[in-house]
Amino acid sequence: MSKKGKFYMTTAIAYTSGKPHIGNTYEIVLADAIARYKRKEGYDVYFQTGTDEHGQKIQEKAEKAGISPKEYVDKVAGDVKHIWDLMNTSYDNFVRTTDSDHEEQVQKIFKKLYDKGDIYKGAYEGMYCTPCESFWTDSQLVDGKCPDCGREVKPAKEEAYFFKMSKYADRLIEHINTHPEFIQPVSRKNEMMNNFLLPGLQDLCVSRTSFSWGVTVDFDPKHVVYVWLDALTNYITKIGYDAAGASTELFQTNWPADLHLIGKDIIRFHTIYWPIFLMALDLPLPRQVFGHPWLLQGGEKMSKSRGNVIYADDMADLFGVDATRYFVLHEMPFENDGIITWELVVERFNSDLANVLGNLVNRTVSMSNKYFGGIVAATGVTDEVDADLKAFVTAARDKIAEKMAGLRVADAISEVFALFKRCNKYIDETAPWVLAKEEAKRERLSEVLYNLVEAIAIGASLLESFLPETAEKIAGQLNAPLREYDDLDKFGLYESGTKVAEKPEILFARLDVKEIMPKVEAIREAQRKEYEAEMRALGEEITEENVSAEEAVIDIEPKEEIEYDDFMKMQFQVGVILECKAVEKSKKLLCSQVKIGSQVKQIVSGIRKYYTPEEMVGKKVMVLVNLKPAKLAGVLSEGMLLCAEDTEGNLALLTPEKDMPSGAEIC
RNA sequence: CGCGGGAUGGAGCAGUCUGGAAGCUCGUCGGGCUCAUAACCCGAAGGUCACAGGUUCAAAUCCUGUUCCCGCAACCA
Repeated sequence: MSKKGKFYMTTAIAYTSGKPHIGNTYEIVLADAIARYKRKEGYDVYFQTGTDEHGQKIQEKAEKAGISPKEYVDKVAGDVKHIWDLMNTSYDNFVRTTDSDHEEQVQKIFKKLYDKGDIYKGAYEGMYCTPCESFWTDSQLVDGKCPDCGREVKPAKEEAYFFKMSKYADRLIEHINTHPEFIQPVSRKNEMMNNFLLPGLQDLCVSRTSFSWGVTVDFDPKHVVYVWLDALTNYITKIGYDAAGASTELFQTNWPADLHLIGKDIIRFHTIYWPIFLMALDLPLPRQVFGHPWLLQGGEKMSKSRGNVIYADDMADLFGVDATRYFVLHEMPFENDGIITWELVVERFNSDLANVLGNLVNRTVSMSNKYFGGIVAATGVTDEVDADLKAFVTAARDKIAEKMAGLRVADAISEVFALFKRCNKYIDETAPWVLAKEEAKRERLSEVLYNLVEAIAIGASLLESFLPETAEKIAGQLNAPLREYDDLDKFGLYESGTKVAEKPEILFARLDVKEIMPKVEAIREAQRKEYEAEMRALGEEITEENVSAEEAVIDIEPKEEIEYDDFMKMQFQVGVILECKAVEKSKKLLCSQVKIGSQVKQIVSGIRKYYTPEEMVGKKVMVLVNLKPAKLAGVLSEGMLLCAEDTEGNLALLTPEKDMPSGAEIC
C-alpha cells in the first residue's frame, strides 16, 4: 500500500451493440488520464473498465446477423478492447458481463436480495392491455382504460421480480444531502432529487421473461436478471466480491470505489439504483459519480450511413494516438457537451501540439546542438528574467493538482500548455541567438538553454498522465527520465552536462486542412461502403432512401396479427388543417383544427418540434377519425394525425401522394 | 405557473456566490525576431456583458419582469 492509499475507479462498461465511436472513446481516455495522474500522485490505483454484454438489443442484433449472442459479443468486445488498447489506456482489468465468475455472483446477489426480502416475486398486478402489450398501474389508467389506446384493460398477472426501492429512498436522500461531492457535476444532483427521489421511488422490476440473453435467475430459470442489476454489479463482482461472504482481499482493500466515471445519460442508474442495491447488500457507497458530458459531431448526428461517424482508430491513423487523446481531453468542458469536427481537430493540432509544444522542443534541442554540441550545462550565470520562469514552472504542479482534484481535466491540460507557452516566451526574452554572437555571453547562453531544457523536462513530466507517449519522446530527446511527482516543484534537477539528442525529432508535424480533408472523405466513403456491405449481409435492400436516411431500416416490436375486421374498425380519412396553434403549458403539442369532409375536429399532436403552426395550415394529412377523444395538457383532442417516426423520434406527417379532397377515405 | 442550467468582441469559454477599471484560447490585422515545424514574441482592432425596469456613489455581478436556447421530468390519440 502506497503512502497516499488506494484509488479504485471505473468507467461505465461499454454496451456491446456496436463499435464505439469517438464519443464513447472519450470516457476511457478521460478515465485513463485520471488514473495515470492519480498513480503519479502516489495512489495505488485500480482502474476497471469493460463491456456490458447482455440484453434484448444484443440478442436481436445477433439474430439478425445470424450468429449466436455470444459470438456477437465476443466480436464487439474484441473491437472495444482493441480501441481501448490503441488509445494507450492503462486499465488494470477489462471485465465482461459474460464472464462466468460475474454471472455466478449476479445469481448469488439476486438470491441474497431475494432471501432478504428486498427482492420479491410479484406480478404486474396492474392492468394489461392486450393490443398494446403493456402493463399499467392504476394511477396510469385514464378512466380505468388503457392510456395508450383507450381500450378496456384486464387484470393480468405476468410474474416478475421487484426490488423495494422505496425502502432505501430516505437513506439515499440523506446520503446525497450530506455528501455534496457524491454526484458531479452538481447540476445533475438536482435533476435526480427533483425528478426521482423527492416525488417518491417506484419499486423496480428486476427480472425479464421476454428474452433469454442474460443471467438466468437460478431458482426460477424462466427469468433473466434485469440488465442494469447485472451490469452495475460488475463494479464489485470483478474485484472479488462474494455474496456468500468470501470476498477477496482485492475487494476488501478497494471497495468502496472512489470514482465511477460515466456518461450523463446513465447518471440515474448510478446515483439511485446502484447506491440502493449496495445499501441492500450492506456495502458502503462509492465516493463519487461523475456524469461527464458528450462529445458531439458538429451540428450533425453521427450516423454510419452518412459516413460522418468519427472513430478513434481513424483519428489515430490521421493524427496519432496522443493527438487524439489531446483533442478529446482538451475539448471537453466540464458540464456542457463538446463539439468535434475534423477542421477543429486540425486547428487544435496545429496551434497547440505543433506550434506551442513540438516547435518548442525542436528549437530548444536544435539550439543546444548548434551552440554547445548538444551538451546542456548549468553555469549559474542568471538574470532577472530567470526568476519568473522558474516561479511559473515550479508552480505548475500544484495548479494542475487543484484542477484534477475537481476533475477539471481539460483545465489541467491547459495548465501544462501554459507552461510550454511560458517557455517560448522565455526564449524571446533571452534571445539566445543574440547571446551566441558574443563570446563573453557564452556562459549565460548555456544557463539559458539549461533553464529551458529543465523547464521542458518538468513540463513533459506533467504531461505524462495526458499524453504518455509524447512525454516519453520528449524525455528521450532530452536524455533524461520523467520526474517523480514529488520533484515536480523543484527547479534544477536536470543533470548538468547531459547531452541531448543530436537531431530533434518532429513531435507533431503541422497539418494542412486541405490535405486532411480528402483523407477524411476517403474515410467517409469507406464507411459508407462498409455500411452497404453490412446491409447486404443482413439481406437488406440498399435503396437510395435507406442509405441516406438516419438509419437504414427500423424494426419495431411485431404486434399481434389482426383480422381484417379489426382494420375496418378504424376510420382513416384525409383532412385539411384549417388552423393550428401551439398548446400553452406544453413544449411539444400543437392543436389543429382539421376539416374532415364537412366536419371540423380539434386534434392535438406532439409535433411542435418538427412543424411550426404556420406551416401546418393548409396541409392535407391522414387522420384517424374515430379514436376516442381524450384530453392532452387540458386540451381536447378528437383524433390522431398519422406520422412516421424514426429511431431518433423524428416525426414526419403522412400526406396523400396525389391531391385528394378533404374527407376522402383511406383504405 | 413541473425542476434546473444558460445568453459576455467573428468562434468557443471564464468572470456572477463575496458589486469596485470586461478577461482567456482560437481567428483577423500590424509590428518584432530568425534558434525553430511560414513557427515564436509583442501590440491593435472588435463587446450598449440577451432585453426592459429597479437598488447603489458604483451592476456582467444583486432584485423584478420579458424574450430566446439547453438539460431532466411529464406529455406526444
